[in-house]
Amino acid sequence: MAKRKVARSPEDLAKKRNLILDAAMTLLMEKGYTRTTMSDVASEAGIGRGTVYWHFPSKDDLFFALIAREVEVIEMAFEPMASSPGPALPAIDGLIAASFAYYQDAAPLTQALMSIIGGAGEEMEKRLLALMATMYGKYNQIVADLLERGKAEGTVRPDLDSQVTAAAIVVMIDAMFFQVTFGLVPNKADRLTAAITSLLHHGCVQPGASDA
Amino acid sequence: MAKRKVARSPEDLAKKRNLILDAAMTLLMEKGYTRTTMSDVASEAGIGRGTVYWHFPSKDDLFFALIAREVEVIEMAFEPMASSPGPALPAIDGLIAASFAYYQDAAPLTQALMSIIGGAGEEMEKRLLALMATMYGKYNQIVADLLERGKAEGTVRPDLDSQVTAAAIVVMIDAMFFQVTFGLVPNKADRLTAAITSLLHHGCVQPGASDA
Amino acid sequence: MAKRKVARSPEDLAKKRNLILDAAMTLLMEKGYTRTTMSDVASEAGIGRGTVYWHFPSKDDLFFALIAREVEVIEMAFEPMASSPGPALPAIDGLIAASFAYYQDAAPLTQALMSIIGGAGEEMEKRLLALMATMYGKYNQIVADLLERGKAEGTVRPDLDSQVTAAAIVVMIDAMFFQVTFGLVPNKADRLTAAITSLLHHGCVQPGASDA
Amino acid sequence: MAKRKVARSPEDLAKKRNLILDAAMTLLMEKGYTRTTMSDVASEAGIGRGTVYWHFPSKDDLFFALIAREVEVIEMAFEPMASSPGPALPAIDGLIAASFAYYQDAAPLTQALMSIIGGAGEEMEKRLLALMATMYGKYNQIVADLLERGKAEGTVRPDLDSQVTAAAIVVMIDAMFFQVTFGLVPNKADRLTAAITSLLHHGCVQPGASDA
DNA sequence: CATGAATGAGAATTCATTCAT
DNA sequence: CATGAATGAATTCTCATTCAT
Repeated sequence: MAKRKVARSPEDLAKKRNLILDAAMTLLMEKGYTRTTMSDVASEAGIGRGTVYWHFPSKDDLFFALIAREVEVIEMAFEPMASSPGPALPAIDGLIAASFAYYQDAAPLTQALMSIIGGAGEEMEKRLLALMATMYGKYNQIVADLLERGKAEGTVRPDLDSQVTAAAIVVMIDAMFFQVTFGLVPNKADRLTAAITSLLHHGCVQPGASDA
Repeated sequence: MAKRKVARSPEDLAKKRNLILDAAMTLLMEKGYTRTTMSDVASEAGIGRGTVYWHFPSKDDLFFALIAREVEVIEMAFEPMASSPGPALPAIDGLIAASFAYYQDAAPLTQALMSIIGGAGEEMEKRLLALMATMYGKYNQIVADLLERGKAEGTVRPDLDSQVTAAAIVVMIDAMFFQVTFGLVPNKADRLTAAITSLLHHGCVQPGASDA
Repeated sequence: MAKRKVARSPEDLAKKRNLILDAAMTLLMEKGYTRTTMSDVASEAGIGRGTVYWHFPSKDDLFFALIAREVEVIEMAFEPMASSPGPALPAIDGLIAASFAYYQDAAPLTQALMSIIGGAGEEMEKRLLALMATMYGKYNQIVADLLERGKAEGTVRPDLDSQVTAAAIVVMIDAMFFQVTFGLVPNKADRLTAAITSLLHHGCVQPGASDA
Repeated sequence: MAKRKVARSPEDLAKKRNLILDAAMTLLMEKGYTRTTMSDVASEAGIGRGTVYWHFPSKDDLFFALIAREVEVIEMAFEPMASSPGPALPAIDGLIAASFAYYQDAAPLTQALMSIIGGAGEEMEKRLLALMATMYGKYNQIVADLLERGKAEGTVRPDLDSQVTAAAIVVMIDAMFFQVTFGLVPNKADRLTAAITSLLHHGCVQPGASDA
């Protein structure tokens, strides 16, 4: 029997917390929320069942912490772009490129979320939807602000519905992983970035052609 | 003792099958797959627990049938558009408009699917992902074909990556319900349709502005 | 594997309910509430674990039903005595005699109750204390009424505190089982009845001796 | 980092032991044995979980020590009365009065005991029942001896069954707290004492009335 | 065909106890 | 000595599924 390691310092504690969260994330991606049991998490983390409960009071708390950590990582990565000083369009392009790069080696947040919502209880669903709404709200706003800035710069069409357009852009970036998951589009960040950027810039209508 | 209703004719059979599927759909939208029990379905349908099992051998079979029925409805509604003889762009616009109209009063298929995947077993997940891949594949193809037709017509920019662009368009339409769910964009089909159509037609770049 | 019996008629249902309650009572007396698991109850009753839950939604519900059934039995046995038309003192004597006879071959209600209270949750404790208070209240009242009747007849000392005296008599009858449990007094109904009756009738003071 | 208190002298040790026992007693009265966890005790005592185990090897040991301490307190309070030289009846009256006074501001021993028995394991139950039997045996004997002394003095009826009568008196005093708990009799020591004393002295029969 | 009682595998959670620090 | 992180046995309860009636 292996000697048990006891975390004493706050760093050790945080390390073990993250160990558990990593194990949970792995299993969440592999089997989804419902089929991932707390026993599975403990095994995956190489610790005892009770230990998981020492660090997280309940399965819901564990998985909420998981999502919260993921959200934090994403926000730390993307929020700076909002306040970048340059012109609007390259900033949006940067967001798109960064997103696809992120999805290529990171766990898709949305997939994780969807797996939990509907599997967990009503209370948890509400907490998660609130978190999700907040996060998407921020993103929408970042993009909407960039579009408004672009209008002021004269680089963005002034007749766009900024709010809905921003939502559409965010959604498109975020939801492309579905198609990747189904193998319908290649998981090539550069090809995805190029195609999406081109579409969002100029649309699909050939200039000069009579519009619908 | 009340006489039990006994379904004898094929129509009665189909009617009861649909009664059960309707009940399951209601509960699926309300509580998600995991929290919907076979007992719940029986109660909601106003029949006995065992009867559900007479019509569907297992929970997975029931919910797979549910999704299959939904897919069929959608395909019956949208497939004709693919083979419509007119110009490409108005056909795509029609798809977009029809989709948002559909989401406004029908149960979002994707939401239902996400609820089941991750809640059900591995086998079921595979069957559903295959179904989903097939359906999205068809849609992608429809849109990709329309884009190709547009290129031939000269109304669509010839440099577009048809495959990825088609995927992006489909995804955007399909995933906007997330944003609607979170209350981040209004559930107004016409406003959504207008904004998305405009974006997809001409992009967000002001013509004449130097591109990024 | 034994063929499973399925209870269809209301009588069968009640019979199985009682089968479970009997099993639970046996174990409760043997091991107490906390050490009696729902698995134990199922085994003792010779049925499946889930079946217990079909008939009783929770462990607390099962044990509350147990106590309620016991209270009902006792009330059916003793309540008639309250309304007997004869003189008061023999009626009280009859109560005492009947109680000790009851304890000799029936499960002591109080012991069962004490075992559950403190073992079960707070909610359950409240429900049981309320039930207990109601039952003891009735008994106290029966005895207090008999004492009042005796005063009117001239057979009971008019200076007695009827309320507290009644409580004391009820308590004495009920709590003697403690002493029986400890083997400190013999479990002989007639000897107990004679001694208690004598004490309650005339007290322990030798008539003519100067009181304290 | 705060300095840890380290108990070195025997007095400190005893002090900490009592600190833990006090905490346990508080919780025992509040929540009962089963719902009181060792963590609760540690928190209530303001010390670490492990420290409780340093002073008491197990939960059972802790709670047995608790009861033993309580018994000791009671015995120290009541035993002198047994050997008091005066007449028998006032001595019994003194016991009754002292008991009700004790219950008014001390934790009822019996209630604590009942909470533990049935919650703890079989071994513990046996130990406690033995302790209880011993203690009740002593009490019974004290009262029985006093009754015998009264008979010799001519102040107590010679035909009483001393053993059972003593048991009845002890039980009555001890179990009245049930009725107090249920709010069925007032928690007034003097009223209880007066009524019980009167009943035990002269019974409830009006002298001169024909006995049942 | 229809029903609902019966079943048991499995999941979350609790908590007494141990032991590295 | 003191601490609290770690552990896993044990328990309650759920629910898909079966099957006697």
